[in-house]
Amino acid sequence: MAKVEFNIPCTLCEHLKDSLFNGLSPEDLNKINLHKTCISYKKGQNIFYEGTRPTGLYCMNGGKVKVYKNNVQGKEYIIYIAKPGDFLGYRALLGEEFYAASATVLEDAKICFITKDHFFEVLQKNPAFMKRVVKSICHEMGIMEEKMAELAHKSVRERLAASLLMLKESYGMEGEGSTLIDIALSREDLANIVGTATETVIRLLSEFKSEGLVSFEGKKIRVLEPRKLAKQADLIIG
Amino acid sequence: MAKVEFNIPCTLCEHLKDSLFNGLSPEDLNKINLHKTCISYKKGQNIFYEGTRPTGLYCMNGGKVKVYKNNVQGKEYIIYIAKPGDFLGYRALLGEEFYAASATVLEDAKICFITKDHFFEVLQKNPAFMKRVVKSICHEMGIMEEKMAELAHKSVRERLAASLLMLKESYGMEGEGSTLIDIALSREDLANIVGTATETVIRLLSEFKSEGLVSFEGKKIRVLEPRKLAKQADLIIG
DNA sequence: TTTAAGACATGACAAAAGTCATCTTTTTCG
DNA sequence: CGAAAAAGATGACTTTTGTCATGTCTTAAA
Repeated sequence: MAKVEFNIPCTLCEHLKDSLFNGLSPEDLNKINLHKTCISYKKGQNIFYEGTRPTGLYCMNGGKVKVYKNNVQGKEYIIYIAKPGDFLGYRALLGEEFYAASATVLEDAKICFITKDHFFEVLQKNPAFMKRVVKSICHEMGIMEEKMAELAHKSVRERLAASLLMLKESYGMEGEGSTLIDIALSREDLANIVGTATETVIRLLSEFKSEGLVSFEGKKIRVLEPRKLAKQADLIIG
Repeated sequence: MAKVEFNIPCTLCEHLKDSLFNGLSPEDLNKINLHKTCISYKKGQNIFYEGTRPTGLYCMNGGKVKVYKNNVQGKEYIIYIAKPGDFLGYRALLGEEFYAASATVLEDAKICFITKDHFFEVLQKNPAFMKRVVKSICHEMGIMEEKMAELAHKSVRERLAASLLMLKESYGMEGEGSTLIDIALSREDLANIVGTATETVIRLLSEFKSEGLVSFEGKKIRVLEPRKLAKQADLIIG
């Protein structure tokens, strides 16, 4: 489980186009490049823990990472699954607080790290970059508001359907109408995304399967009937 | 239900100290002051609706406003209760999106409005102000992450206890150890904060009352035993 | 390849919470 | 003031969901 370093110049990063760094001047990009450390992580490795102090920003270059909170009883809720191009840990960094969540690798990942000082330097010199960051954060907040309202008043069945559709949208495999959810999620992880017990997810998933809404391909789930699933999620009335 | 205008210079506003505007130069404060419109709202009046486009920033000068989302079935979830000094609608404004929630007056309110352009002008000229806004937004996000995790895995009883403690902290009456929750909340509103049915809140509240954890004073609730309530909320182990 | 650990699956049961109906109390407004 | 509406309260019942036990299947490591 040793961390392995790698190095790809930011200007050549294939995920730059999906990142908030996109639009930065070559000079700023080079400044970040010069001060970044890039590390390969294996599945199961931890990136940061809730309650610790952030020292910089993580930028995903490959793989998948879950960001989650554990409650007193040890129950986990997955807030977000980070994919290449995503920033990680920027909320605590910009809020100047301790991490409110932990991050662990779901699929072998490559992650770059920029220290707080260098990131803030670039941030403060680029009002346009700052504006993009703020806009992105506010967009995230809107998604969180939506999720809270769902958790408050929707059934587990509805939430599972909604989660599957969200996963399809955000992590759908290229091509094939991107119907395959390209994350090897365990039933337990899926339960911790939906906010329910593992057994409940298992039961509902097999219901969805026998109703022809989804199919299982190895460890992955394919959404066969997005519209019917949307009805199950009560997103559309039909 | 007519809207009544009032006017108080920002520099003399008694809530400036609680506001993100605190720390702004007198010139910038005056710029905002010159371009603001201040209106009195009655209980039940709407400030903005989900799905509409924000045109500026609201700043609370008096009263209480609930910010909430309605789902397809008409069920409401209250995201936040704004009090004097708070900004309202800044998330959609900075995210350049439509409002994701609605806002309605809970207790007769006085609210000032600054157009988007004037707010952005002040924001962009003041990196320190921008930094405070970003910090505040990130802090809010941390609270939302906490609430999502609670909604996902805590019982209604635990969430009600946690909500009462939160309300005591945020809206506690001055003096008296600030044990009185100074909002005239209906049982229905409280249910929509906790994310449950009105009847369930009524039942649990009378349980808390008979257990001596809370008492009712008119339309308001007094927290008698915060530590015992914290145990009910599973915040402390005992 | 074998074995152990972890993931997945299913049944039985209990507990939590929602819904509906009804009634009382309080508030609002003509 | 007095009627109507809204809010609060309570009981009965149903549904949903969580928990525990147990068994099978898959995967990874020795």
